[in-house]
Amino acid sequence: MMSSKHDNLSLSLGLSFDSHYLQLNLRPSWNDHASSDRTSENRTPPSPVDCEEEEEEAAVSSPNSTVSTVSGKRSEPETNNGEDLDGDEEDAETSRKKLRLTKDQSAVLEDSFKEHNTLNPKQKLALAKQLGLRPRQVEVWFQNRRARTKLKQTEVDCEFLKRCCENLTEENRRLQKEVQELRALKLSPQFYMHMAPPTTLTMCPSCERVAVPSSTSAPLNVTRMGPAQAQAQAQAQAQSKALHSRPIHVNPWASAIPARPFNALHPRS
DNA sequence: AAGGAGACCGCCGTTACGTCA
DNA sequence: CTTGACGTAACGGCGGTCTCC
Repeated sequence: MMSSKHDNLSLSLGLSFDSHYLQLNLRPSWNDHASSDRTSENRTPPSPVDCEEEEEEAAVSSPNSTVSTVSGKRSEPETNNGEDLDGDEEDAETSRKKLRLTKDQSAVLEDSFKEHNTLNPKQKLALAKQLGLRPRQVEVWFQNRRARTKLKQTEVDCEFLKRCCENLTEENRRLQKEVQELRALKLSPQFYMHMAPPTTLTMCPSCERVAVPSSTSAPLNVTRMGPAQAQAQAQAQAQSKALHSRPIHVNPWASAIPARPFNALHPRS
């Protein structure tokens, strides 16, 4: 089926991070493309095509018809729209003459593209007839338009990935710092002596940080420890609480990166 | 049912042309 | 007037899909 190809187009590089990504589609910014109305003011609209009839008939007969030449790819001399070439007959014979679409033609094509970025043969023919172009020209325009969209999307994706990379780098820096803090905490004798055994550590379900069970161990320990020890414990708890209350950075890669066991105390072991 | 042939279509990379600074 | 940059229409090639035989 062809629909799979269409999907690939619109979601090229679509890594499905989250909903934000999907909002980066380009449609709005595309219409103000500079060249679209750059030079077309003085252009005369092209005349209807002389040789159009054959192609239309062949194509209309059946999309699957073996006689169809609608895709008439290549090697048809571009002799239509010759009126705006102002009498370059000899050139028109040999070289391919490139048509510049008028402002109106571009607008209609653009509108049509907004509705669907591919055309079935019927739509193609209708559009061609409406614009006074050959179906092949409409087809080529849509191909090029899809290519431009994809290119633009790739640029946006690139920018997005760049920002992701920057965010991850920053996150990594932050986590490294956190590791250092935890290491320092671990090496502190008071903290080490009164730290709960690892088996009692609980994982915060929301942020997946290791939580110090304050409600259970703190009251007991406070009664047994001296003032200095209690102060160290309180400090440790405050630090842990500070870590917990730290704003969580939403990581757009979270869904894309497979969860791996992470030992904060031995990140490089 | 399997598979080869032909038609069709979309994408990619490129070329050639039109326009502007 | 010339020239280089840029945008884009048009092309050739290729691969995928579908239909027919």
